[in-house]
Amino acid sequence: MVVFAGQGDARRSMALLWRSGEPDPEVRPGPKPGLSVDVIVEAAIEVADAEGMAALSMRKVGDRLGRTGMALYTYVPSKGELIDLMYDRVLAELPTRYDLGAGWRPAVVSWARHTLEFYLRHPWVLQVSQVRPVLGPNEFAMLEGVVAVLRDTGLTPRRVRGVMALLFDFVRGAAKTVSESRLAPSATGVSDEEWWQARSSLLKEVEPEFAARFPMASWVESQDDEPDDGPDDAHPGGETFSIGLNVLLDGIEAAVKAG
Amino acid sequence: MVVFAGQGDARRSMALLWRSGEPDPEVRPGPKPGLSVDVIVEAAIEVADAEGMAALSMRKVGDRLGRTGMALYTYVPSKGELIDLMYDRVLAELPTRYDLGAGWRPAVVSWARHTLEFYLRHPWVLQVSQVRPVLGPNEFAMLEGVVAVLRDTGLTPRRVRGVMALLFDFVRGAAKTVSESRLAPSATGVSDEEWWQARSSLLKEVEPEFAARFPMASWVESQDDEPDDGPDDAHPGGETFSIGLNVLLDGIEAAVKAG
DNA sequence: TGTTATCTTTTATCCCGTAAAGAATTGTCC
DNA sequence: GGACAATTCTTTACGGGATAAAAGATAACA
Repeated sequence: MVVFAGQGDARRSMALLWRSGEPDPEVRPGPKPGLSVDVIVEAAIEVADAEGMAALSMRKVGDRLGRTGMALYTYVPSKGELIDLMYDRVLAELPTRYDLGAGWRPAVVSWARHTLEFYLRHPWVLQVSQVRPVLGPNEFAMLEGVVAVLRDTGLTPRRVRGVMALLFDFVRGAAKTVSESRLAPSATGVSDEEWWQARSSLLKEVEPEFAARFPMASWVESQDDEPDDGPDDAHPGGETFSIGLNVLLDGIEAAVKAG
Repeated sequence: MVVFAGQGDARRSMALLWRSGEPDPEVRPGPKPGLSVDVIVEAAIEVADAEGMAALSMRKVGDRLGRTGMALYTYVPSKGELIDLMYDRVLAELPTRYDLGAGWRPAVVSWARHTLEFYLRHPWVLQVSQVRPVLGPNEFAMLEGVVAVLRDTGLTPRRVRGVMALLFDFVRGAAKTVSESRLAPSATGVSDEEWWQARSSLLKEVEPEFAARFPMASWVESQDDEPDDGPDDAHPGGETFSIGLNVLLDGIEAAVKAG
């Protein structure tokens, strides 16, 4: 399910994100609020981190706070807005600047690693729609970091936008691959290898001529003779991620040189 | 919501995908089947194409076929398997080979365009989990095409895997951006420009110091002085897509040269 | 004519988001 | 003190989802 930004009252939504609600009058009638937007967002993030976006429900968040699900509606207009708030909150974990002392290349690598690990910490973020950015303060703050790095290449804003899209797509895609491959087997109680083994034996069963019918697929899954070039990095995403990242960096370099 | 492959009976699921069900005895007691897996999958694809994955429900597909939602369970074990079948079915639209006469570069471009347009025709495909590939015949057939092109570069299987992941992430990301930006406003009845205008005026309202607080974000959104280099392609994805694709191709070229 | 296997609907269970109404709490004003 | 109003939170209810279980309908066999 793709989750869109709250389409409710856009003004209220922005006010929540930017905390620009008029500071309430100190003294008011009625019971003291037992919750706050902050604790609700926090609890919701805990649920999503632990059980994934699909398992996030208003009732569950309410439970975690000793309330009913409906109680949340006093603080937050809808689930959509809550997700926007979760999203922006969690984005605060990302750096807003990167060291450019050694040039843009290592800075991009650092950005990519941080961002990948961020997505792996909060895989549900990958389910939040990216097109209509939530436009919260932390999203912009985080963008400051990447843009500063890419600006350093000397590329025009237009090209930087293109490269940014590419970088984000790459890191998000990689994160999705890793996080889903972590999640899926645990849901079934089957390890990743077991799953693949079972699956590939089923494949043989169902299509005995596999190698002949799909020669390319067979080739690409084969092991290279080429030895590992240096010790394999123990980073999440592994080899595929580094290969992709290097290709990307070389592509950017070409764009830079082409001026 | 990320949709996983049906974790039910994996064997039955594979049999459905590969149509390797034992051909039923011709004559059997009981009413003639009024439906078939094929018509169900077709109807489901129509629903998903028209209204998106979120709107896909068993009842709705049943309705479209003049049945209840429950009737589908005679043919398909669960919604998850149905989605797998939809996915593999629709993948048959993609080419399984590309012309390498002019070298791998234009072939990759052709692949990217075809694939982008494919995702735009069936945006719901982007919601189907990619990690645990559905492993249907058309998925493999489609892979034959890309791998053949990338093998032509002379890269090792390991590197081809890395480049493939990168290419798919890029095209999927671009498709997501385009398709969501098409979908979202129509859901609200607000055009894309209106939405952005409303949003950016709200931004000014909520953070008057925007440009000072986020100088990089402001810079990257600014117009280049640089004139368009040649006529803009009228392709979906537009400029951002071509820029990204060229960067990518240059990156691959660098990898090829580094041998 | 059963009997039996099959297709389909009905019914029911348990989830979801959230609207509406009411209960409980706590302040202000008289 | 009491009335009133504002606010928090719960209860109840609605429409929708996937799907299990049971019941109804249909068509071939003995």
